[in-house]
Order: sequence, then C-alpha cells, then structure tokens
Amino acid sequence: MRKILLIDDEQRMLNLLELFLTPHGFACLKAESGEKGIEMIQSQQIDLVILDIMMPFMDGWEVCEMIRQQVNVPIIMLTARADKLDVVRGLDVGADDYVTKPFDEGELVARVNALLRRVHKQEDENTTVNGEFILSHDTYSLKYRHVEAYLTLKEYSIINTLISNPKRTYTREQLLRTAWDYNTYTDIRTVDSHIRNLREKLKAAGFPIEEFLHTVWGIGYKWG
Amino acid sequence: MRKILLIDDEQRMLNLLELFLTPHGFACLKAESGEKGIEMIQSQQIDLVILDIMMPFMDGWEVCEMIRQQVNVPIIMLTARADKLDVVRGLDVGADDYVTKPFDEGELVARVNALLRRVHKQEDENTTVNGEFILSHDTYSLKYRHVEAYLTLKEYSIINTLISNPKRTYTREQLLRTAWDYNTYTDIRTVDSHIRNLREKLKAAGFPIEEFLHTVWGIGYKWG
DNA sequence: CTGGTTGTTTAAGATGTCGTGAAAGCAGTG
DNA sequence: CACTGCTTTCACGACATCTTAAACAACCAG
Repeated sequence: MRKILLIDDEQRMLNLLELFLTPHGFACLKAESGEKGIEMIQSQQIDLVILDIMMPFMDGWEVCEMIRQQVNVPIIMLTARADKLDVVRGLDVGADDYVTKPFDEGELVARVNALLRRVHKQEDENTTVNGEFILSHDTYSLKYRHVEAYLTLKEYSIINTLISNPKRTYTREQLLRTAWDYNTYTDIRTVDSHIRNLREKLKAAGFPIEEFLHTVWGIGYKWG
Repeated sequence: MRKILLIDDEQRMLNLLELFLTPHGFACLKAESGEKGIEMIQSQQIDLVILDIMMPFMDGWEVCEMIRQQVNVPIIMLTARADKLDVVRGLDVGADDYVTKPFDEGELVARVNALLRRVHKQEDENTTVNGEFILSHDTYSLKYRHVEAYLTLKEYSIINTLISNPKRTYTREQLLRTAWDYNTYTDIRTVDSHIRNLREKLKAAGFPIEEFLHTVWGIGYKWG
C-alpha cells in the first residue's frame, strides 16, 4: 500500500484529499505545516507528497526545496491558480506535477497514479545499465541478458548503491552507511568480502563483471 | 553550448522555435519527423528535445516513448490545447514538461532553462568547471571535451587545488598542506613527481595540458 | 661563459591498500 | 539441535601508488 503525505495548513483540505485518495487504496498521512511534514518524511518511508503552495511560515516552495535536499520522493504541488510562473518556479525547486484548485477526485487520482507509475518506471530504468544489466528490487536479483543471479541482502545493497550512480566512486565508508545500520560497528573490510562474493557469484553466472565492477585504488569501488 | 533537438512536421514551427532559442545561446537541430529525430538522437549528443504531439505517421507520444527507451534526455512536449489528459499521458510516457501553443519566447526559454537546470543540477554540484575542463569529485576524474581521465588520490588533490583558483600560483608547500595530512613530513619534491605523472597521464589522454598546467619558476605551479 | 639555483626525469625502495583464503560468528530452517 | 547459507573478521602476500634520492637539464645573474 502506497503512503501519501499531505501537507496543507487547512484542515478542510487535508480531509478532502484523504477522502479522495483512501478509496483508491492509498494510505494518507496528514501534516498541517511544512515543518511537521519534513519531520514525517525523515521518520518514515513516504511514496508521494502532495504539498500546498500557500501556507503561513514556510511556503510550499521552501518545503519542496528542503524535501528535495533530503530524499527523492515525488512531489505534487497544489496551487490556487494555474500561473505559468508558478509552474516554472516549481520545476526549479524540483516539483514533479501540479494540481490546480478546485480539482475533482478523478483528476487527482489520475495524476497521483501517473506520477507513481512514472517514478517506478524510471526506477526500473535506473537499474538498467548499458541496457544489459537489470537489478530487480523485488527479487533481489541481477539479470544480464535474461540470465538471472540471485543476490544476498548485502550484495544487493552494495550493488544497488553502485549501479544507481554509474561511474561514481563510493568509499567503503559510504557503502557501509547505505547498506548497514548507522550505529553498527562493522569492519570496513567487510565490504571487500561482499565485493569479492559478488564478483565470484556473477562471474560464475557468466556476467562480464570485471568490465563493470571496478576497484578504485585508494578510494573504494565503482560501477561502470 | 547546449544542443536542442526540435521535432515537428511543420517547417514554420521549426523555424519559430529556432528563432526563439538561438538568441539565448542554444544550438538548434531540426527534424521534420519522429523517425528523423530518433536517428539524430542516436547519432549525436543532444541536451534537450522539444517534441510536437500532433504529427503524421508517428505521433509525439510514440516518439517520446521510443526516445525514452534509448536515452534519458529531457523532453518538452508541444501541445495545441492544455488538456489535462494530455498531461497525464505525457507523464506516463516520460515527458518532462509541456508548452501549449501559442507560446511566447519568454515562456519557452524559461521552461527550457528550468528543465536543463533541474537535470544538470546534480552534475554541477559535484564538479568544478574551468572552460572545457570538468573535474568530477564523485569519480575523481578530469574531463576535457567529453574525454575522461581517471586520477589517483594525490593527482586529484593537487589538480583540485590548482583548478579551483585558476591563475593563482601555489607553492609546493601549499600543495602539500592541502593534499597531505598536516603532520606528515613528506619530501617537497614529491609534488614534482605527481605533477609529472599528471602531465604524462593527461597528455596521453590527448589533453592540451601544457597550455594549462604551468610551472612558475622559483615559486611553484599554477593552472591557467 | 660559468657557477649556483631550480625544475625535470628516472628508477628503485617504502608504504599502504587490495584480494584471497580460511575460519568463526550468526540466523534461519526443518 | 544439527544443518545451511549469510555475514563478519583477520592475516598474509601481491602489487599500485607514493616517496625519496640522485642524475640530468634548464634557467638566471654576473
């Protein structure tokens, strides 16, 4: 079930949005200020944000920008008028779509669905490198030309980080941070072990892995 | 200079778009059909696509979808009416933004710029640019006209210092301080060795490095 | 031209990092 | 509780990078 965070200072609007969305199988979380919304984003996994532009204290632009600095969640902005300048500014701070008030249930749900579809589609595309590799988040497996290799949790985490940003070198530190809990004190060289296992496993599956999973001497590892 | 590919079956519209964009420093390429547009995308580096929806043979939706299967270039769609269904469908096939006809120069340019900024934001944040040279802090590499040379840690540190302040001459002393730990007593001549390695490596990659990485006799080294 | 100073090149030695193998620690399963 | 597979740790040798030293070339002043 997808979780949608609603941010609006008007209680009425929060209720309306929830009324529209819940029947279509979305779980709604409500925040009546930008600050609270940002807190909620930090504390839990949100699939999509609907954000009002006109709010006291922090307006929608600021909230949008702050969210973007932290996570890459899709954002739909609520605006009173369909102003072109608004749209341009929204693109600039990283909004993904707009809904102008007043809106009906059909339009809202259509846009939410479209955006979720787009994001998840892109996600699938993002894990496709060189058109030949596909990392599947459902099955924790890496495919190369329809040959599938199943990965363990850590192997998956590591390669997910690396493959999401090809060419970028990650330090062992950084890989630890993304694949392990924050306060666990695991040996830094554990990363090496998993890299080793990955190489072995993928080579055994017949992948040309040595061309993609590289060691960057003195720094860490990279994909591509 | 950013290259924009315009795809529209009407010659008039192609010319109008070009007329609007060229004064703002964009290089325009024109294709009067989806097929030709896709060909051009395959054959060269395009920064952004402007795509008409209403076209004979292949319409904008199809073209958009096909482009997306190949490259991740940002796409702006041109639509006759501001239909909400169009927008939703566009999001679905992977368009990034819309412009409705008729449009004026200001709006078009604003949207193009906004989209380019959004796309290149990430890239720009982690790089230092000097003319045609791009030093990437994620990949520890130096690019010159799309040719990439990977650097070792020390090489990277040194060139990072130099390129961040072009024209400024750094003494070996200063370079040591920025690239090495404070309390390490390394020979001052080590800097020379790394400079040498840099020159060799970058020359081998075909960079005109002798025009940029200069020795300042009696003092040290400088970039530019 | 000459001697002293500074920069470059070369090559060999020191350092530190990486890959490997082996084994212990865990966690889940039947 | 034994079995299995995943995760973590550790130590050794190999080797890329970094450092040092020394020979050599370029530069400058007088």
